Amino acid sequence: MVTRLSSVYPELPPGERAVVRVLLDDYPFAGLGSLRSLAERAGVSPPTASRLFDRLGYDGFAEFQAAVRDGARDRSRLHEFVAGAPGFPEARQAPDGEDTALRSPEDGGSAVRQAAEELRAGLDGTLAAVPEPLIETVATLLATSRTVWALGGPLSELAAEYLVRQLAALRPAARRVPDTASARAGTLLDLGPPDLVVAYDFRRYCPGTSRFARAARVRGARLVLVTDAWMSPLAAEAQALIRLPHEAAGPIAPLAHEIAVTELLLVATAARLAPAGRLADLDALTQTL
Amino acid sequence: MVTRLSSVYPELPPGERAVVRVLLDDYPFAGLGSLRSLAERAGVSPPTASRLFDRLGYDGFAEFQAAVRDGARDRSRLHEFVAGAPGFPEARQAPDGEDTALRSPEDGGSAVRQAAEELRAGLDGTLAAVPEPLIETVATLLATSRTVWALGGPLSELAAEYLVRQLAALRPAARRVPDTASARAGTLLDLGPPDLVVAYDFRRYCPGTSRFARAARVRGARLVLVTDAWMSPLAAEAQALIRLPHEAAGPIAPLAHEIAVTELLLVATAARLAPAGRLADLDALTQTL
DNA sequence: CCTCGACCGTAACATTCGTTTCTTGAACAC
DNA sequence: GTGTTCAAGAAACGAATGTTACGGTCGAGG
Repeated sequence: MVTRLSSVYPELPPGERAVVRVLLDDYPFAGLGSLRSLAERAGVSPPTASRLFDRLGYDGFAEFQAAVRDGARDRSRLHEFVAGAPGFPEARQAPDGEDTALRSPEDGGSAVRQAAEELRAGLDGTLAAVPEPLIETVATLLATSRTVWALGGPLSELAAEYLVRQLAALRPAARRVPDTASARAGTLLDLGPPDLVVAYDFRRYCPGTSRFARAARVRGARLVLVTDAWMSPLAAEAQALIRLPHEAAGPIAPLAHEIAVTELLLVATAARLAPAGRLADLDALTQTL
Repeated sequence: MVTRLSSVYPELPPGERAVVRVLLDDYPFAGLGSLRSLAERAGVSPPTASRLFDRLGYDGFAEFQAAVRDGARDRSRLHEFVAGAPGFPEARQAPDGEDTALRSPEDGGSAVRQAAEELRAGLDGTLAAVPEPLIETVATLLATSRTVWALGGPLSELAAEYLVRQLAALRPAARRVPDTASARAGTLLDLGPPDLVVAYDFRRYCPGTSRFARAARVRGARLVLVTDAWMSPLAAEAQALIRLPHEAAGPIAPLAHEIAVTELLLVATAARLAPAGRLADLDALTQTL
């Protein structure tokens, strides 16, 4: 997009040049507002700006704006920011017609090193993005609920298992939700308001996770949801909702993120269940297990 | 902005929660379009979305949008100076706007923040400390061995299970070592030089892990060891040894570290088994699982 | 049972938007 | 000097926007 604008710049009338200048000067945000404000900043009339997008081949300003939005979205997802090139991150690319946004970012570094960096950045983001009060809320639920039931999809269930095993060292009645439908039905029978269901519900993975969580919710159980998106219809019913930013997903699957936040939950829960010293006890305990 | 939205989320009516969910799920771009498209994505009516911004204290959607735009602008500026921080810088700086309840100075909350910081630093250290050639070596073993057997202690077995599940999507013959002694004996019978054993052997946890690994080694199988110390007598016999510095251990147990390096191993293995495109296939596969 | 308050959608409103049409003005060729 | 061409603003129009007002619905409390 930036290269595109730069390359057509010379063959543009003066008025439209001014618009492109403003566009590049504050990219991509200048293109995300209204056409009128853009025209005003450029010192031209709205029709002049409109004609520019016409000439660029877009079918109206709306289409151009969508292209800018998607471009910015892709770039921020790929972490494609180029340090030291403010405003012109793509200026070093070959001046081909359309920018090739899908090229692998940051060449030179090997794939593994790159994956490690991505994973590290993702974990940083996750740990920073989960609000502390939310952790505290969930920890209270984990500490005070009658029975804690955990479940997850085919991969996330490992995080659920981890939670249950560690939680069992802190308090009684921490269980995995069974896998079979009949056993789940039996579990549901005894579920009630004092109980808590922790669902690692990653939309892409879960077939029956949502169903169980919803059924538990209907029966009055409280619900904590750990998910990578908020599209799930469960989101509206959850007492607490921990969102792992999906732009911070690891190279393969975000299980590392799930485990990391689970550890945070466990720390907070431990502090709640034992005001002093028990954390060390827990450590000693797990060491001798 | 993100923290602001996350923190007010719990005290919002269901409809406005849905809007916040969409907002955070595709931040900041979901907030840069029109209010109507935002409302449609959230499955609510425009007035409901409008009321949200009213409640947040903004004087209309336009003002909120301007705040989002400025926030995004600031963030992308920050990226040019803070290298390797594509995540959420605002989570560390003073809260935007008039964030009130989030800055609880010195109560139980800061313990969580401290634990998160500890965990983050530990993961950083782990990912930086594992040498890249070592990852490559292990990846080659994972890609070329006849059968891959994984095992671990009571907690680390979750990492072993994760490795097996993901590896099964990349190649055949990826198995867990059984738990019972008799089944392990049967497994040992067929083990030979073309096979590989991956042991997550944390000395503090393992009773039988070392024994199995040593027995497998005697029968000629190759051995990859993931451990937190170098004292293990197995260390000398392992083809590859990945050491997770235990001074970088998480607050409770270093499982997050094990999962993280496992993901790295998987990425490297995937690259080795499929020069092009198969990673995307794997992603698609795991999504439909 | 009723009432009250909340939450939310429908409908109507004024506003603002992007675009089209028309006109002006300047630059250039002959 | 005249005719042509192109850039660009003015005005006008229709579409879409954000907001307000009103009514309906559901659940809690008397």
